[in-house]
Amino acid sequence: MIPDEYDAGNLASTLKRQAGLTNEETELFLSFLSLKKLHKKEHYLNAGDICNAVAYVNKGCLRRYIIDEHFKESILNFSLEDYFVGDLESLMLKEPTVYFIQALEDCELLLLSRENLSRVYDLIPKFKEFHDYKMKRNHYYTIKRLTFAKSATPEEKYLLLMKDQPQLFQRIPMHFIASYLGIEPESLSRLRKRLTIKSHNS
Amino acid sequence: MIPDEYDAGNLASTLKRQAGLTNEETELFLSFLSLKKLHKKEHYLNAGDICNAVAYVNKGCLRRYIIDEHFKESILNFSLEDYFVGDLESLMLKEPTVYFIQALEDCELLLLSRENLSRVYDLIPKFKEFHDYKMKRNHYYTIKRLTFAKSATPEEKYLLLMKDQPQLFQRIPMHFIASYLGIEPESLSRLRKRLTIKSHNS
DNA sequence: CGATTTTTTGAATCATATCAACGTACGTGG
DNA sequence: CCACGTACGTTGATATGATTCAAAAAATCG
Repeated sequence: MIPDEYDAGNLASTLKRQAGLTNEETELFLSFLSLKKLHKKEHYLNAGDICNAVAYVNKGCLRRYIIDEHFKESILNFSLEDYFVGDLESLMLKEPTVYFIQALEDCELLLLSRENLSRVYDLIPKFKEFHDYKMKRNHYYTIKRLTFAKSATPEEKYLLLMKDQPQLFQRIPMHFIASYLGIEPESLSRLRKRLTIKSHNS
Repeated sequence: MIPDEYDAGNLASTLKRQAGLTNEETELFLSFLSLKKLHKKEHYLNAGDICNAVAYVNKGCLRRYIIDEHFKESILNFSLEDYFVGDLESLMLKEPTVYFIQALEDCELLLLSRENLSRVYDLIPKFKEFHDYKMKRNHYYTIKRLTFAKSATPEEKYLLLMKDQPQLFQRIPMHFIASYLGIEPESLSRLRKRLTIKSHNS
């Protein structure tokens, strides 16, 4: 399955390979980026903030979550190296976001601010085309994933996550996975036990 | 809450009011539409089809659903008069859709084909602007709604639907509502009973 | 090493699913 | 226009799966 948000290879190489930028354009693009480091548990975005940049995950792992009416967290997705994070709705419309985005490890993000994004749009039309396409794709993908979440059991969701982002399971505590699946950590523990028994028997 | 898909008032009046079209532009726009009638239970779209038009619901009520791995239907949303239905992903990318869209009553749809949509885009730039904005809004709304679905209880989803589309409850069988909520008809029956008791006590 | 966090386990409880049966409404053809 | 058949909604009994609360075991970090 397609990664969450819109994806990119190593940023420079993706820009060349996928967006078809020249070396010069890629250099120009990179010159608009700034580096942001986050400590584990630090938030990149809080509900109520206005998101002012697109962030490329150069190193680390983050979670996006909401806090619902009953003050419970619900994780919507994880972002690993080579993903983009942020809230495009907030970025585009300059509205406060409803999401929290938190580092689950020490992270290195490459930021492209709203202003620089529009500069790059003007300077490198190929990038605008590429980015628009990626955003569209990403929207459709997000909808598909949430649609799947509606009809799938926790076990099915667990197995899909295993397939999509296996690295995750080596890097973050299980209770985050549970929150993503929409179940309690105790239930995930039991689900995992059932699955290992199943796989032993086969 | 915002209606599902992107919304419109009565089509002509919305085009004037919301998109700011002149009377002439509106006439021109309407000349690109064709009428499609559907009998109750007839499908407008089946999974595997390529969606070739944007459809405005002039009269009637439809449901969009998927069939999951276990051959179970799951309703994603209902569309009443003044909504648009179709699959934008399939329309834009000419890819087979994963959705079924079925008339729950006899329906009257106004179709704008892919070709006519792009003609109208060229002829009436104000419409393109309006439509792009609406599509963007609609994407964000769809994501919010699915996100809510993830953390809400069936009761919360029921009450929200009551608030958003109360007409629905007079027009379609309850088992469709149950499918939308992700529960069985029996459970919906019991949920409704609980709610009437609650409201009597207050 | 000790302290904290994470994972596992157990027992009781709760919500929904499932299966079966029944009553009701509806519309369709005779 | 009525009667019959199908579709719909409700109810009961039971099963299933997740939650909740409590506690212990295991892993991780400073």
